[in-house]
Amino acid sequence: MKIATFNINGIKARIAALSDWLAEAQPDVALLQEIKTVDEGFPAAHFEDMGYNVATHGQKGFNGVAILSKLPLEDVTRGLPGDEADEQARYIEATVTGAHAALRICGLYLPNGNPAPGPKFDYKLAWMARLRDRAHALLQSEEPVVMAGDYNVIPADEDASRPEAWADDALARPQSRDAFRRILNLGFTDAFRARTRGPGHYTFWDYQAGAWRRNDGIRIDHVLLSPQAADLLSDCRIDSEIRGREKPSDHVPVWVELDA
DNA sequence: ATGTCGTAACGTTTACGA
Repeated sequence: MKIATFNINGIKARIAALSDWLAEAQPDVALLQEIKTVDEGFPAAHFEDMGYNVATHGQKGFNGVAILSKLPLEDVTRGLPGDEADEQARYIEATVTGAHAALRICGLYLPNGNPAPGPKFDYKLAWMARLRDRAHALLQSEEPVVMAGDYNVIPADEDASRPEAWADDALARPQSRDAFRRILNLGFTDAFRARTRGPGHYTFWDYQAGAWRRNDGIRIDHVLLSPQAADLLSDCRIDSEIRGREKPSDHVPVWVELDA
């Protein structure tokens, strides 16, 4: 089963680029972030025509996540538990059953957190604590778990082209890295790092200042696997090439192949 | 030093978030 995460930065502006990539990459499941629309504004019928089941958790203008799946989506839940007052649409879960295993799949758009310090950074850290709690709870289940999305965390200096430029940023601050590490320490595997070592592997390049042309990128989109899911991992790659196409998102897809 | 997008709205331009 091929499972991808892709921050599309607005579905209205990305229908063509997303559809082209889906047709080529043929993921079984695509977790989308920053759909930037309410549920009714998401072109579900278009993706159903491409063979996908669609589940969305949107809001007006900002944020918003979705799951596209060639296999049926079961037990869909929306929103990250732990704060009834949180109205930002950043989290969705569903179960997808393959030939050999049923996977609990979580799509997430973690808060950016800038400027830091400040209330937005506090919200990011609180959200990460809730995500850790959810990850811990999911580990108690019998199912393999995939938690993938835009984590807005640069895990280590080697995950940035210019780490010094990000040192004080909410994406790379020690508190953000520690919170990410605390989730990994529950027993999750960073799928990309399980297969590829070293610098120079990025998932985001800013639109500004020719970042793509200069390969001035950061690795902030991640696929985390529970131990049962990590046992199924056969490949993990970043589709960086599509960043150079017409009307690209500022992020590119990351995908895993699981023997599920 | 700056460089860009996408979305919404009291819209032909500005504000915000990233």
